[in-house]
This record gives sequence, structure tokens and C-alpha cells, in this order.
Amino acid sequence: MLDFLGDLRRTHTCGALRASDAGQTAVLMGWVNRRRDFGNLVFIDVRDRTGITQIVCDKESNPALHAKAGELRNEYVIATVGKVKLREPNTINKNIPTGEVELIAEELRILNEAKQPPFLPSDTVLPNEELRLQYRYIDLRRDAMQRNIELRHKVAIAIRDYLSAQGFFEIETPFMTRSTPEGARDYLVPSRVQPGSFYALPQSPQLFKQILMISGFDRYFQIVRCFRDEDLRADRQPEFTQIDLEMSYPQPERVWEVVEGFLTAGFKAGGYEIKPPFPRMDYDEAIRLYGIDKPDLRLPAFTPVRDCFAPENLETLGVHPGLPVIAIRTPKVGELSRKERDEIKTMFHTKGGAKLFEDFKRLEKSFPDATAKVREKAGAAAADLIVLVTGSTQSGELKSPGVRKVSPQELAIYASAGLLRVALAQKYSGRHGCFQPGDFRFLWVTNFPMFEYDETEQRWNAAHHPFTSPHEQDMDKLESDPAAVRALAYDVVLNGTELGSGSIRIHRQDIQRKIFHALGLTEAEAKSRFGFFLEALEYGTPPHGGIALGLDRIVMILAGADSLREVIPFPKTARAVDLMVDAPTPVSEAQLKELGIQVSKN
RNA sequence: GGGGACGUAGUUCAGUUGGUUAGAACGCUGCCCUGUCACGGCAGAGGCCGCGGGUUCGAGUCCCGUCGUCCCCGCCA
Repeated sequence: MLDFLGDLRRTHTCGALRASDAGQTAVLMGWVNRRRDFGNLVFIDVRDRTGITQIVCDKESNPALHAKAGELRNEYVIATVGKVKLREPNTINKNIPTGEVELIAEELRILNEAKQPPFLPSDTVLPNEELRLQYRYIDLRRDAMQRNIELRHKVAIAIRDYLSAQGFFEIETPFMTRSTPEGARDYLVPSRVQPGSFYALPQSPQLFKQILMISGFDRYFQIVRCFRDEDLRADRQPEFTQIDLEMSYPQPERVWEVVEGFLTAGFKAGGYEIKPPFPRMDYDEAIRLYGIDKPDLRLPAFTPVRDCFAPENLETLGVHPGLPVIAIRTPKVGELSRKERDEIKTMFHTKGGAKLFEDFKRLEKSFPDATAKVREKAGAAAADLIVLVTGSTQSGELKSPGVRKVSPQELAIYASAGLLRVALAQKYSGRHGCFQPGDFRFLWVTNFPMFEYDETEQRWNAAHHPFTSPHEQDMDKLESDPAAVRALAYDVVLNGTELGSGSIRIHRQDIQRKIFHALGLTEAEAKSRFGFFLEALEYGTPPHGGIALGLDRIVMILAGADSLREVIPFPKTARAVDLMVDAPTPVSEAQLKELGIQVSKN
């Protein structure tokens, strides 16, 4: 038999009571976390998001209440009125903050019962993720999830407060907007009023925030949902939250100062002190040292070791004469078995003609002098794992790197090595111990190239986006040497994760036109895609720039989680499915007809 | 689009070279227990071995397909 709440009013949360409250009457409400039944004496742990308090039901002093306590099962929702009592010294529970007291129940109301859940919030081993997502409301009751969501809240509030104090306005922008063919795939929303036409959910509020600068808002921010219909990863969800901001009259450094400021505030809210300014690194340097544009600084950089080998050694090994030889050092890995060495091969995703030497021991037998030099140059201790990555003699004729410092074949080697470096670091994290909680290595990666060449489409693409400003000194190379043009674009990176990306934008119509031209867009094409924006640029646009950071990723790292799903209340699976509500689903013929949509069947 | 891992009681897992009736722990149900807090004790219920084919005298185990979850590559201006 269930009871009504009536006018019973909660006086304390389940984590609140302390020794100093002894003697008070308290009213607690929450879930039955566990029941320990001794026959004539029953203990009930009642739980809410703040903690757990022990309720005592004694048959001798209150037989009716004791009988009712016997009906309780896990996850029933109850209310209890009782006296807060100091526990006997030998019965104090030091494991919980409320462990010095207990509530002697005088009244017990069963507010709701619960079916036996597929798993319990108090379980120590996690069920598989499919089940957690299907029964997300139970999963979210778990202490760890409650903490993550609370952390997320605190970080977001701290960042809001900081930006507001710095004069940024939080301004909302539309979710139903216009599809722009560049970039990620759009999620589309059909229009009923205009059959055959579609809105798109924003991949980011990019053009709106630039228009807000044109509108004179000077400093804008928004903690905003973005949508991208691309394949998922542990750190990628189809809808995710960005801390988006834009400001007028900035140099890149002005944007960086703001980001360093709000990250300091956000991390402080998460319980960590970080010290800006963050180090800075050129994109080209990041590629040469780490093989990736989001270096994890917690582990050693590459060591170039071509000069350690005699030319005839390299020839014997089938190493290309013009390409770098780089050593990847992973600390303290120790002896590897034959099987473990073979696994390195499968971890190596070769790009272009990149070539791997995973068995350094064997190289040491054949080339003792050269390998000793490699060890020395890489600063390797005896237990450190060394693998070499280079270009094979089949890499073909070297393409000129042009003005850029890294040729395509070199890039292939660096990129392959960069992925292997990260994979090795993850696999042997238990051995090298370089991934410590609370160790936050921030980095600004700067001076990205303006354009990337798309081999399949035989044209230049914007590396960041087409509204990114080139370096003032590189304007003259837009036509003559697009590859050499540096963008005023920057990424903020934390422990090998890209937290955010931004740039100084183009504010001049003449330069914007040049960029579109370099991207192979005709005047007419540019006008049809971005006409409203190009027109806005003509009415007095101030210089402006900004950035957007992934809130989910920030909280994930702060929480020490390996997946965004741990910090998003209702996330989607790798196939972009919500297992709790079972979305997406087909819709009725009537709905489709109203929207003027036909679904092709095949 | 490609590669890899996994799928066995409600849950987490074990299950040998294919061989009797598929096990354990936790949870669940009942009984006992007045100081536990991952309580304890006794008894019990609970299985489409993801699904569909195939090989075999015989399949949880081998093969093919399929579905689902996870990780990675491509993709993510």
C-alpha cells in the first residue's frame, strides 16, 4: 500500500546530517539504496544525489513501522520522519560523511515502489553500456554519473560567470537555419509550410556570431548545441555542446587570453588549478615533432634519427634516401614478447609509403653503433620502447614541399608515426604512468595552413573554414602559392584532445572574394551559398574573430572519463541511436505526405 | 565505406581438443537473526548460450550470414 506525500516537507538531504544535528527531528526523502534486515532490527540506507543516511527501524519501539520497513525493496521511494541520533562509537561508519549519525524512524511513508531494476545504482561492477543507455534513468542515479553531471553544471556556470564579467553577452542563435554545403553533413528539418524545402540544424553558429559582430554586439558567447551528421567516436557525438564566442577588434592573443581565463575558471570549478598562459606551437612544428595537429605533451616527442645511421645501413634496411627516419620513444614499457611486438604491427596504419621497424632489438644486433646513437639521441632509458618509422624505398619520387616545410611523403611518415605514438601510449599507459589525473598539458597550435589540397576533387579546400583570415603577410601568395598561405587560425589542445578551434575572420569584402576565388568558387556560386553574409560584410564590418570549445570534452577530461557518453545525460550510440527513447524511427505516411517527402525503398 | 573486439541466468563472468543434466558470484523469492553498513545463515526460483542457416552421430564450442554494443581508419570546413 502506497502512501501520499501529503504536506510532509523534507528538512534535510540524505547527505546532510552530521553529529551536530543529533537530537533534532529530521524528514528525509529518497531511494532505498540497501536494506539490512536482522529480523527485529532493520537498517535502511536512504539515498539521494547528496549521499546516504542510515535509517533504523526497531520492532520493540515501533512494531507497525518495523513491519512496513520489511516491505521495502531496492529503489523504492520513501519518506521518513525520525530523530537524529548520535551512533554508539563502535557503530560509526567512517566510509560515509553521515556515518556518525543515524535516523531513528518514527514514521515511514512508501511514496512509490519499484520493479526489480536490471541493475542497481549501488552495484560495484558496471553493466554493459547498451543496458546503461537503455535504462539511462537508473544509470544516472549512480554516484559517478551524478558527480559528472554536477561537475558539468559547475564548469558551465563558472564559464558563463567569467565571460559575462568580461563583458560578453550570451545571445541565442537559431537552431532551424540554412544548410551550407561546406563542411560536415547537415541534419535537415523539412518545412511543412514550404514543401520540398529544408532547414538545417547548425554545425556551429559561425555566420550568426560573425553577424552579431557586424551588428555591434562586440563580445558574444553562447553555450550552445551543435549538430553534425558524421560518424561517431568516443569523443564525438552527433549533437554536442560548444562554448562559442566572438569578439571585435582582436589579435589572436586577445582571444587566447579570454579562453585561458574561462578555462582557468572552469577548471577551478572542477577542483583544479591551471596556470596560463599556455605554451604555443606552430602547426608545422607540431607535425614534425608529434605527427599530429593535437599533440599530447605528456609523452616524449619524436626524435629524428636519420643521421645516426650510415647511408649503407639505410640502404640495407630499404629506407628511402630523402625521407626522415624518426624514433618513437614510449617510456618504461620493458621487455616485449614476440606477440606484443607483432601487435605493434597491427597498430600501425601506414599512410603513403611509411615503413615501420618495430623490432628495435633486432636492429641493435645488426647495427649496434647506429642504434646506440639512436638511444642516446632519444634519451632512452633501458626499459624504454623504441620503434622507428620512415619512408620505404617504394615511396617514389619526392614531391617538392614547396614553401611548406613538410612534403606530402614526409607528412605520411609523420602522420603514421603520430598515430602509432598515441596508440602505444594508450596501450602501455599502465607501464609508463605518464597519464596522471590532474596533469593538464594545454597547448595552442597556431599558424595552420590556410588551404588543404583535395586530391580526389583536384582543388583547394579551406583548412579551417572559408571565412578565416589569412596572415596579413601572406596575402600576396593567395594566387601564386596557396599552400604557403598561413591562416590566422588556432586550436587549443589538452592532453592530445582538440578542445577547440578558432580564427580571426575576414572582415573585408575584397579579401573574402579572393578567398572564394582561391577555393575555386565563382562569384555566382559564392553569392548563392553565402549571399546574405557577403552582403552583410559590405555594411561596415569591424575586424573580428573568435573560437569555439567543446564543453563535453572539457568535462570529460576533468571527470577523468574515456568517453563523452559519461558526461552527457542522454547520449547516442556509435550508430547515432538513442537506446532509451529508441530514436530515430520511421514516421507515418501521413506525416511524410504533409511534408511532401517520399522515402525510397531499397 | 573498411578493420578489430565482444554477445551464455536479472547482472558480471567461467565454460578444456565438439561429448552426459550449461556453472559461479552478485541480485531476486521464502525462512532465521537487535548493531549492520558490500551484514550473516539456511532453502529456492531463474537459461531461445543474440538471431538465421550450415558442417557433424552430436554444436554454447567449428563455418557462413545477420543484428546489436564498443574501439579504430576513412569522414568530422
